[in-house]
Amino acid sequence: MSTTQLPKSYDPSAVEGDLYRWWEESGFFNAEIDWEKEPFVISMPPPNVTGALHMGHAMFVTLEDIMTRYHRMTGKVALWLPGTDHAGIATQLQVEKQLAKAGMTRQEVGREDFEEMVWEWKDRYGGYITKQLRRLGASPDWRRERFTLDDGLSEAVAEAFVRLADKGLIYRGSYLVNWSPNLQTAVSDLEVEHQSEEGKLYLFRYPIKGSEERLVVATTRPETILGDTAVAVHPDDERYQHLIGKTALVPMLDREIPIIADDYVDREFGSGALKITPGHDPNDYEIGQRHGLPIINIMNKDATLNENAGPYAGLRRDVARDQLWSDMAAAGLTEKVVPHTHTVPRSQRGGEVIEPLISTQWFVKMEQLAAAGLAAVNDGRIRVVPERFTKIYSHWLENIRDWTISRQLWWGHRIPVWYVNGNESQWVAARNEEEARQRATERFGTVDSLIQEEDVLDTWFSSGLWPFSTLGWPEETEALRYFYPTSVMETGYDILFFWVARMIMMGLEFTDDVPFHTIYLHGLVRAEDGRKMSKTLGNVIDPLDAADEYGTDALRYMLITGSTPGQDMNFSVERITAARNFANKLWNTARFALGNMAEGATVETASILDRFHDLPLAERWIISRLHQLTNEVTHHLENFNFGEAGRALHNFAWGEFADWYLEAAKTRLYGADDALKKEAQRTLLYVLERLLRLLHPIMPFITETIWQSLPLDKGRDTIMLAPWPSAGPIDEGAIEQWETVQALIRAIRNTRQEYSVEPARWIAATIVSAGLATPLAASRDVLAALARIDDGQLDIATALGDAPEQAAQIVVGDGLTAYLPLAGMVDLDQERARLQKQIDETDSEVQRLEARLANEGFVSNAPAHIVDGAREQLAGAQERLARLRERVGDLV
RNA sequence: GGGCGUAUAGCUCAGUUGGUUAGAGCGCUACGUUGACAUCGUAGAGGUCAUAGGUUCGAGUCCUAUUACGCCCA
Repeated sequence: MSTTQLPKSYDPSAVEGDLYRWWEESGFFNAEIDWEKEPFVISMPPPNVTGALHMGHAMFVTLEDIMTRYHRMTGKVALWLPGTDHAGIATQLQVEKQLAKAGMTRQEVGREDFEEMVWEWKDRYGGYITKQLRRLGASPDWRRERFTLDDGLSEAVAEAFVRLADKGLIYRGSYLVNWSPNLQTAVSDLEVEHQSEEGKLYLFRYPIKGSEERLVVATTRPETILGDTAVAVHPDDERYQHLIGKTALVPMLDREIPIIADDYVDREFGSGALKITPGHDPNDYEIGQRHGLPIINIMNKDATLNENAGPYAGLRRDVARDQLWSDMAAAGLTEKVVPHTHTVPRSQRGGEVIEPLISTQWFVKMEQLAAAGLAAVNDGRIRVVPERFTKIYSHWLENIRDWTISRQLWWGHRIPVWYVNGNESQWVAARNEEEARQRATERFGTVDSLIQEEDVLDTWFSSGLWPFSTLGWPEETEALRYFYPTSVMETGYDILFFWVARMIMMGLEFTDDVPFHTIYLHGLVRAEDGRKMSKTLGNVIDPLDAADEYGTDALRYMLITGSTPGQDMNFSVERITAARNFANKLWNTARFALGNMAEGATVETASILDRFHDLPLAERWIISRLHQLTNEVTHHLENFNFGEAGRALHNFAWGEFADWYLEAAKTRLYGADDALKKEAQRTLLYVLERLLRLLHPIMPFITETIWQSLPLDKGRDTIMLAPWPSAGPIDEGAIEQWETVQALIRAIRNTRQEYSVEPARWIAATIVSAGLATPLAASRDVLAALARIDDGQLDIATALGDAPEQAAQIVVGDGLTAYLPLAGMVDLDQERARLQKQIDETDSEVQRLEARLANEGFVSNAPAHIVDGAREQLAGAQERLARLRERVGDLV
């Protein structure tokens, strides 16, 4: 590609699609098992198969792709294993919604046909999300894509369930679970959110049997009075001692219930007496267990009241509440209603109020699994980044409760349990019906009927197996042996419990190994104002829109430099714009470099290092800085500091390479010296090519596009497979000298502005330095060009001959003084004031350093290099101060 | 009730084991159509690092307490 063909600004949309197709079709993403090489493996958190892409996906794609591309370039077999999740509730809801439009329910359709419909839905929309992931530049091995309901993964689920059941870790029980009346299913504790809400506290009078006394009780849910099986007071509460052991009468039902004592009761709250409804409140349930109270369920699964509610049967829970309360009021049993803030359990999905309801569900005993999961993190077999999440993880596992795994859905893995001979207490877990029959026969003798459980498993049960089920488990596949345990699990901290903890426990249980060595947790991407992005708020930004408008690379760069690991970040139009500008800057840097290469020539850059020590200052500086950058970026990527890596690359590419080296190189490229010109060309390409490689994991598209047009023998078809750069020689002295030159140039530019010298005007200058005269002389063309000094009027000397008259004076470090004879412009008073200001600044620096070095504690305690550094600084400042005073003294 | 996070320039955020002159982007001021880029360039202004103590030769960084905001768990 010749330079003239490169458009003036970078147009991502023109290249991204084709480039991606080429990458994928060429098999660059593929990970082939090679026992000679080390693997690097990430299991992609599987998005909902019919979901739509959101910023969270963009975040994980960016981070995981960076890691994958980086490790691939370092020569490892990098496997990023993609896939999708069947997402039981979410997907089923989508299809049900579709049905509802046609005025139908899934019950009308029937289970088999409904499942068929969901599969059709999945086939229609299933590929959509993975297409969107491609749009973000993701480089997973698509050949290995998995879906949680694939045959192999379904077998893994059955296998896992059966093994747990055989170990006695699965049980079926009737417990108070979180019931979602809308979804008509039980959900786990994690799927319930507890919100503080404004409500009411109802105080009413509990009649006492055989007494005119009334016991005042407070509740936030009056309708549950109908299910009360006790009233409790604190055992030490003197007010109620005489009532303990008496019998109370449930209002309107006149059912007799005991008055009990339990120290759970908070004497300060309400009246100090608590109604106990074990069938509809988790705390009451526990008290009920302690006291052997009966459990009365007054509610149907659709949250209407049932026959146990007597006259209120059939009413919705909120209607029953009002009805009951007004009836009680009429009976003189109500006291008052006061405003009250309390915690309301709501469904994480949909937001409806969750009903604690007694129902029969399947559970996994967690104690033993959790202990193993806890140990793996505590003993360091698994490292958590950022580390603070270790505590949160541990705390959750230490207080874990059994996991409700059954869901009253039709979309998912049907629980591999068969009931035998129509008796619900006789069941077997089995991998398939055949095995079920065999097991049933062994255990129960004659088997007349075998009916599989209707419920399906919680989606997280199958995703808990993800890191190994996707590699073929329970088969002992080669992929499993080679790629497992995986390297890094990268996901949002919001699913630490839902998913990460469960993968660890399942992994340890079934593979006897950790599923991954490192957990990297990223934060949430919030809206620009810091609020959560949500459909209801209408503040969702589609990552694809952002990618279309600013380019995928810009989006990726914005996402990783926006915050630190584990920290939430706000989406920022401002910053994504800045990232797009960065891409454009890089583009134009390349345009400049390519436009200045010899026509048709292939440039060999490797030789530049052979002559490294003979190169001019600017070249030695930029190459040294590139090598430092290489070390820095590598270090940051190894330590998961992606934002720091991105910033370092930006600062170098823009602030050093483009702003300074390119300007310096111009003097050589447009100059007459062919040798210098060639060196500049080689340096430009050498630095640019390596910079592109360093930047490639973060910004894959623009780096590949530019890289393809470099006139180099690059040895590879794609930058994706080019080796990760290793640092070369670093000339610390050159860096220091160049920084002095930069300081000088800046000071000259500054002075020009202070004296309002027209920007275009070429001025004269005398530069004096004992130590730097030689390297400065070697860089005189650069110096002249960048400070806009007329080459014919530039003197560089080791000592001052005749003091220039009418000159502005500049004093910088390393014994460097410059005189700008600005005839007719220099005002002595202004000049004196200028120098005096610098004298004051330098003087205070000297004093600060002297004070520090006078401190015995500092000199004896601080490390030698720090003390030496301070001494050097002091010497430099003192020297500068002396020269400044001399200069101001010379002003007549 | 327990735990965690955040508080740094006008705004949005970096700041890796403590090392003394705290950075970036945007915004702001002045200037600029130099043969890569106005999605740009040059120079500049702007911060008692939430508050109060403490440890240390030295604290944005470590410890304690307080305040404000946010999140998680119960």
